[in-house]
Amino acid sequence: MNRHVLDDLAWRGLVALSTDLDALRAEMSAGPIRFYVGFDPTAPSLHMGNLMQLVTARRLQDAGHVPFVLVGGATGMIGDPKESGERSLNSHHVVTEWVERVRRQVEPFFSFDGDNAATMVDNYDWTAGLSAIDFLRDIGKHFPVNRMLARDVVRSRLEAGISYTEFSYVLLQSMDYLNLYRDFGVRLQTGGSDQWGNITGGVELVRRVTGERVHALATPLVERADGTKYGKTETGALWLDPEMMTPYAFHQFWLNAQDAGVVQLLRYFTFRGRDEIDGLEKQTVDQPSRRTAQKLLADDVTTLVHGPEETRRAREAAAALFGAGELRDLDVATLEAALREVPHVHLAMGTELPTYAALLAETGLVASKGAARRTVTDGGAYVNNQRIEDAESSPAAADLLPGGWLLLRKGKRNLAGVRMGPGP
RNA sequence: GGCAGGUUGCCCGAGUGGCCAAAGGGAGCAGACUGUAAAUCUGCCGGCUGAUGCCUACGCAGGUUCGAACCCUGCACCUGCCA
Repeated sequence: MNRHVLDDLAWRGLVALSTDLDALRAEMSAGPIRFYVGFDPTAPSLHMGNLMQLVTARRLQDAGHVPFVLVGGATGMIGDPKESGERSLNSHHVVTEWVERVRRQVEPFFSFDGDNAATMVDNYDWTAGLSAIDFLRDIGKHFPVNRMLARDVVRSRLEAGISYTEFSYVLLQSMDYLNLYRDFGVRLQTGGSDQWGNITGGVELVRRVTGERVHALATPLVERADGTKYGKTETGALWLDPEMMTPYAFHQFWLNAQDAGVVQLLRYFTFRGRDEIDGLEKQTVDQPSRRTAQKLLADDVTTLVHGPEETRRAREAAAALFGAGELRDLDVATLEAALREVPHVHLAMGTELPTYAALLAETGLVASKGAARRTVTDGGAYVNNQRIEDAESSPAAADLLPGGWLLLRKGKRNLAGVRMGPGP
Protein backbone atom coordinates (compact mmCIF):
# COMPACT_ATOMS: atom_id res chain seq x y z
CA MET A 1 0.00 0.00 0.00
CA ASN A 2 1.52 3.28 -1.11
CA ARG A 3 1.48 6.27 1.10
CA HIS A 4 -0.85 9.04 0.19
CA VAL A 5 0.82 11.38 -2.25
CA LEU A 6 0.04 14.31 0.03
CA ASP A 7 2.01 12.62 2.78
CA ASP A 8 4.87 12.20 0.40
CA LEU A 9 4.73 15.85 -0.62
CA ALA A 10 4.58 16.90 3.02
CA TRP A 11 7.55 14.72 3.92
CA ARG A 12 9.49 16.26 1.06
CA GLY A 13 8.73 19.68 2.43
CA LEU A 14 6.87 20.63 -0.71
CA VAL A 15 3.74 21.94 0.94
CA ALA A 16 4.42 25.49 2.00
CA LEU A 17 0.87 26.77 1.70
CA SER A 18 -2.43 25.11 1.04
CA THR A 19 -6.16 25.42 1.11
CA ASP A 20 -8.11 22.90 3.18
CA LEU A 21 -5.77 19.91 3.12
CA ASP A 22 -8.20 17.47 4.71
CA ALA A 23 -10.82 18.19 2.09
CA LEU A 24 -8.24 17.80 -0.66
CA ARG A 25 -7.01 14.54 0.83
CA ALA A 26 -10.53 13.17 0.94
CA GLU A 27 -11.08 14.01 -2.72
CA MET A 28 -7.79 12.55 -3.80
CA SER A 29 -8.41 9.38 -1.84
CA ALA A 30 -11.78 8.94 -3.53
CA GLY A 31 -10.15 8.79 -6.95
CA PRO A 32 -7.96 10.57 -9.45
CA ILE A 33 -8.48 14.30 -9.57
CA ARG A 34 -7.60 16.75 -12.26
CA PHE A 35 -5.06 19.40 -11.38
CA TYR A 36 -3.18 22.14 -13.15
CA VAL A 37 0.11 23.93 -13.02
CA GLY A 38 1.01 26.88 -15.18
CA PHE A 39 4.21 28.20 -16.77
CA ASP A 40 4.49 31.71 -18.08
CA PRO A 41 6.90 32.36 -20.94
CA THR A 42 8.96 35.02 -19.17
CA ALA A 43 12.25 33.80 -20.67
CA PRO A 44 13.41 31.54 -23.49
CA SER A 45 13.91 28.75 -20.97
CA LEU A 46 12.46 27.43 -17.75
CA HIS A 47 14.64 27.45 -14.64
CA MET A 48 15.06 25.82 -11.27
CA GLY A 49 11.85 27.20 -9.76
CA ASN A 50 9.87 25.84 -12.69
CA LEU A 51 11.65 22.51 -12.39
CA MET A 52 10.34 22.18 -8.88
CA GLN A 53 6.81 22.65 -10.20
CA LEU A 54 7.37 20.14 -12.98
CA VAL A 55 8.69 17.52 -10.60
CA THR A 56 5.91 18.13 -8.13
CA ALA A 57 3.28 17.81 -10.83
CA ARG A 58 4.92 14.63 -12.02
CA ARG A 59 4.65 13.20 -8.53
CA LEU A 60 0.92 13.86 -8.65
CA GLN A 61 0.62 12.19 -12.03
CA ASP A 62 2.59 9.21 -10.80
CA ALA A 63 0.08 8.93 -7.99
CA GLY A 64 -2.68 8.57 -10.57
CA HIS A 65 -3.92 12.13 -10.87
CA VAL A 66 -4.50 13.93 -14.13
CA PRO A 67 -2.28 16.88 -15.05
CA PHE A 68 -3.34 19.88 -17.08
CA VAL A 69 -0.19 21.69 -17.97
CA LEU A 70 -0.78 25.27 -18.89
CA VAL A 71 1.50 27.52 -20.87
CA GLY A 72 0.78 31.18 -20.48
CA GLY A 73 0.40 32.47 -24.00
CA ALA A 74 -1.95 35.12 -22.62
CA THR A 75 -0.51 35.76 -19.17
CA GLY A 76 2.93 35.95 -20.77
CA MET A 77 1.67 38.90 -22.79
CA ILE A 78 0.87 40.74 -19.55
CA GLY A 79 3.47 39.72 -16.96
CA ASP A 80 2.79 39.25 -13.28
CA PRO A 81 3.83 42.08 -10.98
CA LYS A 82 7.15 41.61 -9.27
CA GLU A 83 8.53 43.69 -6.45
CA SER A 84 11.54 44.98 -8.31
CA GLY A 85 9.42 46.95 -10.72
CA GLU A 86 7.44 47.08 -13.89
CA ARG A 87 8.28 44.51 -16.52
CA SER A 88 8.82 45.54 -20.06
CA LEU A 89 6.26 43.99 -22.35
CA ASN A 90 7.49 41.39 -24.75
CA SER A 91 6.34 41.48 -28.32
CA HIS A 92 3.69 39.10 -29.52
CA HIS A 93 6.34 37.43 -31.63
CA VAL A 94 8.67 36.84 -28.70
CA VAL A 95 5.92 35.51 -26.47
CA THR A 96 4.78 33.12 -29.18
CA GLU A 97 8.28 31.80 -29.61
CA TRP A 98 8.84 31.41 -25.89
CA VAL A 99 5.52 29.65 -25.49
CA GLU A 100 6.71 27.07 -27.98
CA ARG A 101 10.00 26.65 -26.21
CA VAL A 102 8.31 26.28 -22.83
CA ARG A 103 5.93 23.75 -24.28
CA ARG A 104 8.77 21.67 -25.63
CA GLN A 105 10.61 21.82 -22.31
CA VAL A 106 7.58 20.84 -20.31
CA GLU A 107 6.30 17.93 -22.37
CA PRO A 108 8.99 15.35 -21.49
CA PHE A 109 8.08 15.60 -17.83
CA PHE A 110 4.63 14.13 -18.29
CA SER A 111 3.00 11.07 -19.70
CA PHE A 112 0.44 11.74 -22.40
CA ASP A 113 -0.80 8.19 -22.51
CA GLY A 114 -3.01 6.06 -20.36
CA ASP A 115 -5.91 6.71 -18.03
CA ASN A 116 -4.38 9.76 -16.48
CA ALA A 117 -2.77 11.23 -19.58
CA ALA A 118 -1.63 14.83 -19.28
CA THR A 119 -3.19 17.60 -21.34
CA MET A 120 -1.41 20.71 -22.55
CA VAL A 121 -3.42 23.91 -22.60
CA ASP A 122 -2.63 27.51 -23.48
CA ASN A 123 -4.56 30.27 -21.82
CA TYR A 124 -4.30 32.31 -24.99
CA ASP A 125 -7.00 30.01 -26.37
CA TRP A 126 -9.70 31.31 -24.05
CA THR A 127 -8.57 34.89 -23.73
CA ALA A 128 -7.71 35.93 -27.28
CA GLY A 129 -11.32 36.10 -28.37
CA LEU A 130 -12.67 37.53 -25.16
CA SER A 131 -14.08 41.02 -25.41
CA ALA A 132 -13.14 43.68 -22.92
CA ILE A 133 -16.79 44.11 -22.00
CA ASP A 134 -17.28 40.42 -21.27
CA PHE A 135 -14.05 40.31 -19.33
CA LEU A 136 -14.97 43.25 -17.14
CA ARG A 137 -18.52 42.02 -16.56
CA ASP A 138 -17.86 38.32 -16.05
CA ILE A 139 -14.48 38.37 -14.36
CA GLY A 140 -13.73 41.90 -13.19
CA LYS A 141 -16.94 42.13 -11.20
CA HIS A 142 -15.67 39.47 -8.83
CA PHE A 143 -12.48 41.29 -7.89
CA PRO A 144 -12.81 43.95 -5.18
CA VAL A 145 -10.08 46.48 -5.81
CA ASN A 146 -9.52 47.02 -2.10
CA ARG A 147 -8.61 43.34 -1.79
CA MET A 148 -6.33 43.53 -4.80
CA LEU A 149 -4.58 46.55 -3.33
CA ALA A 150 -3.92 44.69 -0.10
CA ARG A 151 -1.77 42.04 -1.79
CA ASP A 152 1.88 42.29 -0.81
CA VAL A 153 3.31 42.60 -4.29
CA VAL A 154 0.83 45.28 -5.24
CA ARG A 155 1.32 47.19 -2.02
CA SER A 156 5.08 47.13 -2.49
CA ARG A 157 4.59 48.62 -5.92
CA LEU A 158 2.17 51.41 -5.05
CA GLU A 159 4.97 53.81 -4.24
CA ALA A 160 7.13 53.09 -7.28
CA GLY A 161 4.17 52.64 -9.52
CA ILE A 162 2.35 49.76 -11.15
CA SER A 163 0.60 49.74 -14.47
CA TYR A 164 -3.03 48.74 -14.83
CA THR A 165 -1.74 45.93 -17.02
CA GLU A 166 0.24 44.23 -14.27
CA PHE A 167 -2.34 45.10 -11.67
CA SER A 168 -4.85 43.10 -13.71
CA TYR A 169 -2.65 40.05 -14.06
CA VAL A 170 -4.34 38.19 -11.22
CA LEU A 171 -7.64 38.34 -13.05
CA LEU A 172 -6.23 36.47 -16.00
CA GLN A 173 -4.63 33.74 -13.96
CA SER A 174 -7.76 33.40 -11.88
CA MET A 175 -9.80 33.07 -15.02
CA ASP A 176 -7.56 30.18 -16.04
CA TYR A 177 -8.60 28.24 -13.01
CA LEU A 178 -12.27 29.03 -13.60
CA ASN A 179 -12.07 27.88 -17.20
CA LEU A 180 -10.17 24.71 -16.40
CA TYR A 181 -12.64 23.93 -13.65
CA ARG A 182 -15.63 24.49 -15.91
CA ASP A 183 -14.30 22.79 -19.04
CA PHE A 184 -12.33 19.94 -17.51
CA GLY A 185 -13.31 19.67 -13.86
CA VAL A 186 -9.88 20.72 -12.64
CA ARG A 187 -9.98 20.96 -8.85
CA LEU A 188 -6.41 21.64 -7.79
CA GLN A 189 -3.78 24.16 -8.75
CA THR A 190 -0.16 23.80 -7.74
CA GLY A 191 2.58 26.39 -7.98
CA GLY A 192 5.31 28.23 -6.15
CA SER A 193 4.59 30.13 -2.97
CA ASP A 194 5.42 33.36 -4.78
CA GLN A 195 2.33 32.67 -6.89
CA TRP A 196 0.08 32.11 -3.91
CA GLY A 197 -1.82 35.34 -4.39
CA ASN A 198 -2.58 34.51 -7.99
CA ILE A 199 -3.47 30.94 -7.13
CA THR A 200 -5.90 31.82 -4.39
CA GLY A 201 -7.34 34.44 -6.71
CA GLY A 202 -8.46 31.56 -8.89
CA VAL A 203 -9.79 29.55 -5.97
CA GLU A 204 -11.78 32.58 -4.90
CA LEU A 205 -13.12 33.25 -8.37
CA VAL A 206 -14.31 29.67 -8.78
CA ARG A 207 -16.07 29.90 -5.44
CA ARG A 208 -17.74 33.20 -6.26
CA VAL A 209 -18.90 32.12 -9.68
CA THR A 210 -19.80 28.50 -9.06
CA GLY A 211 -19.91 28.06 -5.32
CA GLU A 212 -17.43 25.20 -5.61
CA ARG A 213 -14.46 24.93 -3.27
CA VAL A 214 -11.46 23.97 -5.34
CA HIS A 215 -7.98 23.48 -3.96
CA ALA A 216 -4.49 24.86 -4.08
CA LEU A 217 -1.02 23.81 -3.00
CA ALA A 218 2.09 25.95 -3.04
CA THR A 219 5.67 24.75 -2.80
CA PRO A 220 8.25 26.71 -0.82
CA LEU A 221 10.99 28.84 -2.27
CA VAL A 222 14.22 26.91 -2.60
CA GLU A 223 16.68 28.34 -0.11
CA ARG A 224 20.16 27.65 1.11
CA ALA A 225 20.68 26.38 4.61
CA ASP A 226 21.15 29.97 5.77
CA GLY A 227 17.89 31.06 4.22
CA THR A 228 19.30 32.93 1.26
CA LYS A 229 17.81 32.54 -2.16
CA TYR A 230 19.00 29.59 -4.16
CA GLY A 231 19.08 28.71 -7.81
CA LYS A 232 21.26 31.50 -9.04
CA THR A 233 24.72 30.87 -10.37
CA GLU A 234 27.52 33.32 -11.06
CA THR A 235 26.21 33.61 -14.58
CA GLY A 236 22.55 33.91 -13.71
CA ALA A 237 19.64 31.56 -13.43
CA LEU A 238 19.85 27.80 -13.51
CA TRP A 239 18.41 27.28 -16.97
CA LEU A 240 17.04 23.99 -18.17
CA ASP A 241 17.79 24.74 -21.82
CA PRO A 242 21.12 23.13 -22.79
CA GLU A 243 21.80 26.02 -25.15
CA MET A 244 21.64 28.43 -22.24
CA MET A 245 23.37 26.25 -19.69
CA THR A 246 25.39 23.23 -20.67
CA PRO A 247 24.45 19.91 -19.09
CA TYR A 248 27.95 19.86 -17.65
CA ALA A 249 27.44 23.21 -15.91
CA PHE A 250 24.00 22.08 -14.79
CA HIS A 251 25.47 18.89 -13.36
CA GLN A 252 28.19 20.87 -11.61
CA PHE A 253 25.63 23.12 -9.98
CA TRP A 254 23.98 20.22 -8.20
CA LEU A 255 27.25 18.48 -7.49
CA ASN A 256 28.35 21.53 -5.53
CA ALA A 257 25.34 21.51 -3.25
CA GLN A 258 26.37 22.21 0.30
CA ASP A 259 26.13 19.39 2.84
CA ALA A 260 23.57 21.24 4.89
CA GLY A 261 21.19 21.50 1.96
CA VAL A 262 21.76 18.45 -0.16
CA VAL A 263 19.21 16.23 1.55
CA GLN A 264 16.50 18.82 1.11
CA LEU A 265 17.36 19.10 -2.55
CA LEU A 266 17.12 15.33 -2.90
CA ARG A 267 13.66 15.47 -1.38
CA TYR A 268 12.57 18.34 -3.61
CA PHE A 269 14.01 17.30 -6.93
CA THR A 270 14.48 13.54 -7.06
CA PHE A 271 12.14 10.60 -7.02
CA ARG A 272 14.23 8.71 -4.50
CA GLY A 273 12.15 7.27 -1.69
CA ARG A 274 12.21 8.03 1.97
CA ASP A 275 14.40 5.12 3.05
CA GLU A 276 17.01 5.84 0.42
CA ILE A 277 17.14 9.54 1.18
CA ASP A 278 17.36 8.85 4.89
CA GLY A 279 20.32 6.58 4.12
CA LEU A 280 21.96 9.33 2.07
CA GLU A 281 21.44 11.75 4.90
CA LYS A 282 23.27 9.42 7.22
CA GLN A 283 26.09 9.03 4.73
CA THR A 284 26.39 12.78 4.41
CA VAL A 285 26.90 12.97 8.15
CA ASP A 286 29.18 9.96 8.48
CA GLN A 287 31.30 10.31 5.35
CA PRO A 288 30.75 13.79 4.05
CA SER A 289 33.90 13.83 1.95
CA ARG A 290 32.55 11.10 -0.29
CA ARG A 291 29.70 13.43 -1.31
CA THR A 292 27.52 10.47 -2.16
CA ALA A 293 24.37 12.52 -1.84
CA GLN A 294 25.67 15.32 -4.05
CA LYS A 295 26.71 12.90 -6.76
CA LEU A 296 23.40 11.14 -6.76
CA LEU A 297 21.53 14.43 -6.76
CA ALA A 298 23.54 15.75 -9.68
CA ASP A 299 23.13 12.55 -11.67
CA ASP A 300 19.42 12.23 -10.99
CA VAL A 301 18.47 15.79 -11.78
CA THR A 302 20.69 16.02 -14.84
CA THR A 303 19.23 12.77 -16.14
CA LEU A 304 15.74 14.06 -15.51
CA VAL A 305 16.38 17.25 -17.46
CA HIS A 306 18.98 16.27 -20.05
CA GLY A 307 18.88 12.50 -20.20
CA PRO A 308 21.29 9.72 -19.25
CA GLU A 309 23.74 10.30 -22.09
CA GLU A 310 24.40 13.91 -21.18
CA THR A 311 24.70 12.93 -17.55
CA ARG A 312 27.32 10.35 -18.38
CA ARG A 313 29.31 12.89 -20.34
CA ALA A 314 29.12 15.47 -17.57
CA ARG A 315 30.18 12.93 -14.99
CA GLU A 316 33.07 11.61 -17.04
CA ALA A 317 34.27 15.11 -17.85
CA ALA A 318 34.26 15.99 -14.17
CA ALA A 319 36.11 12.81 -13.33
CA ALA A 320 38.80 13.58 -15.90
CA LEU A 321 39.19 17.25 -15.03
CA PHE A 322 38.91 17.01 -11.26
CA GLY A 323 40.40 13.58 -10.88
CA ALA A 324 43.53 12.91 -8.90
CA GLY A 325 45.39 11.60 -11.94
CA GLU A 326 47.68 13.41 -14.32
CA LEU A 327 46.03 15.11 -17.24
CA ARG A 328 48.73 13.71 -19.49
CA ASP A 329 47.78 10.21 -18.54
CA LEU A 330 44.32 10.61 -20.03
CA ASP A 331 43.87 9.33 -23.52
CA VAL A 332 43.27 11.98 -26.12
CA ALA A 333 39.64 11.12 -26.67
CA THR A 334 38.77 11.34 -22.98
CA LEU A 335 40.68 14.56 -22.58
CA GLU A 336 39.08 16.17 -25.59
CA ALA A 337 35.62 15.07 -24.60
CA ALA A 338 36.13 16.56 -21.14
CA LEU A 339 37.52 19.84 -22.39
CA ARG A 340 34.68 20.25 -24.82
CA GLU A 341 32.27 20.21 -21.87
CA VAL A 342 33.76 23.34 -20.32
CA PRO A 343 33.96 26.73 -22.00
CA HIS A 344 36.73 26.55 -24.54
CA VAL A 345 38.26 28.59 -27.31
CA HIS A 346 40.33 27.77 -30.31
CA LEU A 347 43.36 29.96 -30.87
CA ALA A 348 45.66 30.12 -33.84
CA MET A 349 49.21 29.33 -32.82
CA GLY A 350 51.81 31.85 -33.87
CA THR A 351 55.48 31.55 -33.24
CA GLU A 352 54.87 32.27 -29.55
CA LEU A 353 52.06 31.22 -27.29
CA PRO A 354 49.98 34.00 -25.68
CA THR A 355 50.69 35.08 -22.13
CA TYR A 356 48.80 33.47 -19.30
CA ALA A 357 47.00 36.74 -18.71
CA ALA A 358 45.84 36.80 -22.31
CA LEU A 359 44.77 33.18 -22.19
CA LEU A 360 42.73 33.68 -19.03
CA ALA A 361 41.01 36.71 -20.51
CA GLU A 362 40.48 35.02 -23.85
CA THR A 363 38.58 32.12 -22.34
CA GLY A 364 36.31 34.39 -20.34
CA LEU A 365 37.46 32.95 -17.02
CA VAL A 366 38.26 36.54 -16.08
CA ALA A 367 36.86 39.77 -17.45
CA SER A 368 40.11 41.36 -18.55
CA LYS A 369 43.85 41.05 -18.55
CA GLY A 370 43.93 43.23 -15.47
CA ALA A 371 41.62 40.86 -13.68
CA ALA A 372 43.75 37.97 -14.89
CA ARG A 373 46.85 39.53 -13.34
CA ARG A 374 45.02 40.05 -10.10
CA THR A 375 43.93 36.41 -10.07
CA VAL A 376 47.50 35.29 -10.73
CA THR A 377 48.78 37.53 -7.95
CA ASP A 378 46.14 36.06 -5.65
CA GLY A 379 47.48 32.62 -6.50
CA GLY A 380 44.24 31.50 -8.04
CA ALA A 381 45.26 30.76 -11.62
CA TYR A 382 46.36 27.38 -12.89
CA VAL A 383 47.29 25.89 -16.22
CA ASN A 384 47.16 22.11 -16.48
CA ASN A 385 46.70 22.09 -12.69
CA GLN A 386 50.00 23.92 -12.15
CA ARG A 387 49.76 27.24 -10.40
CA ILE A 388 50.87 30.18 -12.54
CA GLU A 389 53.36 32.51 -10.92
CA ASP A 390 53.78 35.14 -13.61
CA ALA A 391 50.87 36.41 -15.64
CA GLU A 392 53.15 37.87 -18.28
CA SER A 393 54.96 34.68 -19.09
CA SER A 394 53.71 32.17 -21.61
CA PRO A 395 53.32 28.43 -21.66
CA ALA A 396 55.92 26.52 -23.65
CA ALA A 397 55.02 24.33 -26.56
CA ALA A 398 55.92 21.38 -24.39
CA ASP A 399 53.15 22.36 -21.98
CA LEU A 400 50.45 21.60 -24.52
CA LEU A 401 48.44 18.51 -23.76
CA PRO A 402 47.72 15.98 -26.50
CA GLY A 403 45.61 17.59 -29.19
CA GLY A 404 47.15 20.98 -28.49
CA TRP A 405 45.01 21.67 -25.43
CA LEU A 406 45.63 23.70 -22.32
CA LEU A 407 43.41 23.40 -19.25
CA LEU A 408 42.98 26.73 -17.51
CA ARG A 409 41.53 27.00 -14.05
CA LYS A 410 40.55 29.89 -11.83
CA GLY A 411 40.12 28.94 -8.22
CA LYS A 412 38.95 25.47 -7.40
CA ARG A 413 36.31 24.81 -9.93
CA ASN A 414 36.22 27.31 -12.77
CA LEU A 415 37.65 25.62 -15.80
CA ALA A 416 38.19 26.53 -19.40
CA GLY A 417 39.97 24.92 -22.30
CA VAL A 418 42.18 26.44 -24.93
CA ARG A 419 43.07 24.58 -28.05
CA MET A 420 46.12 25.88 -29.85
CA GLY A 421 46.04 25.05 -33.48
CA PRO A 422 47.55 26.01 -36.79
CA GLY A 423 46.69 29.49 -37.98
CA PRO A 424 43.51 30.12 -39.89
C1' G B 1 0.29 74.13 1.42
C1' G B 2 4.30 75.38 5.49
C1' C B 3 8.79 73.61 8.18
C1' A B 4 12.92 70.07 8.64
C1' G B 5 15.87 66.27 6.69
C1' G B 6 17.52 63.01 2.88
C1' U B 7 19.22 61.00 -2.36
C1' U B 8 26.88 58.02 -2.03
C1' G B 9 30.00 52.41 -5.42
C1' C B 10 26.26 45.51 -6.72
C1' C B 11 23.41 46.33 -1.64
C1' C B 12 23.51 48.78 3.25
C1' G B 13 26.11 52.86 5.07
C1' A B 14 30.19 56.81 6.78
C1' G B 15 32.12 61.03 4.65
C1' U B 16 30.84 68.26 4.57
C1' G B 17 36.49 72.10 -0.15
C1' G B 18 42.48 69.26 -1.55
C1' C B 19 45.43 63.53 2.34
C1' C B 20 38.56 60.58 -1.66
C1' A B 21 37.91 55.69 -6.27
C1' A B 22 35.56 57.59 -1.26
C1' A B 23 35.64 54.51 6.14
C1' G B 24 32.81 50.21 7.79
C1' G B 25 29.58 46.04 6.83
C1' G B 26 27.29 42.64 3.34
C1' A B 27 27.63 40.36 -1.41
C1' G B 28 31.38 38.74 -4.99
C1' C B 29 36.51 36.72 -6.38
C1' A B 30 40.97 34.27 -4.61
C1' G B 31 44.20 31.78 -0.78
C1' A B 32 44.78 28.58 3.71
C1' C B 33 41.98 24.38 5.94
C1' U B 34 38.91 20.57 3.57
C1' G B 35 35.90 17.21 0.16
C1' U B 36 34.84 20.76 -6.56
C1' A B 37 30.94 21.40 1.00
C1' A B 38 29.93 24.79 5.20
C1' A B 39 32.13 27.63 9.03
C1' U B 40 36.62 30.24 10.16
C1' C B 41 41.00 33.11 9.13
C1' U B 42 43.72 36.03 5.19
C1' G B 43 44.15 38.90 0.62
C1' C B 44 41.55 41.37 -3.48
C1' C B 45 37.33 44.06 -4.56
C1' G B 46 34.77 50.85 -10.24
C1' G B 47 36.94 50.12 -15.43
C1' C B 48 41.17 49.98 -18.63
C1' U B 49 46.49 49.79 -18.22
C1' G B 50 53.28 46.03 -17.46
C1' A B 51 54.65 50.37 -13.85
C1' U B 52 53.78 55.85 -14.56
C1' G B 53 48.81 56.87 -15.95
C1' C B 54 43.98 57.49 -18.16
C1' C B 55 38.62 57.15 -17.88
C1' U B 56 33.99 56.75 -15.18
C1' A B 57 31.55 57.66 -10.31
C1' C B 58 28.79 60.31 -4.85
C1' G B 59 20.02 61.89 -7.59
C1' C B 60 19.82 65.31 -12.49
C1' A B 61 21.39 70.04 -14.84
C1' G B 62 24.25 74.22 -14.33
C1' G B 63 27.60 77.49 -11.42
C1' U B 64 31.63 79.22 -7.77
C1' U B 65 36.84 77.64 -7.12
C1' C B 66 43.60 76.52 -8.95
C1' G B 67 40.66 72.32 -6.95
C1' A B 68 33.83 69.97 -5.24
C1' A B 69 30.73 63.81 -3.06
C1' C B 70 31.41 68.06 0.07
C1' C B 71 29.79 75.35 -1.38
C1' C B 72 25.75 78.01 -4.58
C1' U B 73 21.27 77.87 -8.08
C1' G B 74 17.45 75.22 -10.42
C1' C B 75 14.94 70.48 -11.14
C1' A B 76 13.28 65.43 -9.77
C1' C B 77 12.24 61.93 -6.14
C1' C B 78 11.98 60.22 -0.91
C1' U B 79 11.25 60.82 4.55
C1' G B 80 9.59 63.16 9.10
C1' C B 81 6.84 67.28 11.68
C1' C B 82 2.84 70.91 11.13
C1' A B 83 -1.86 70.91 8.28
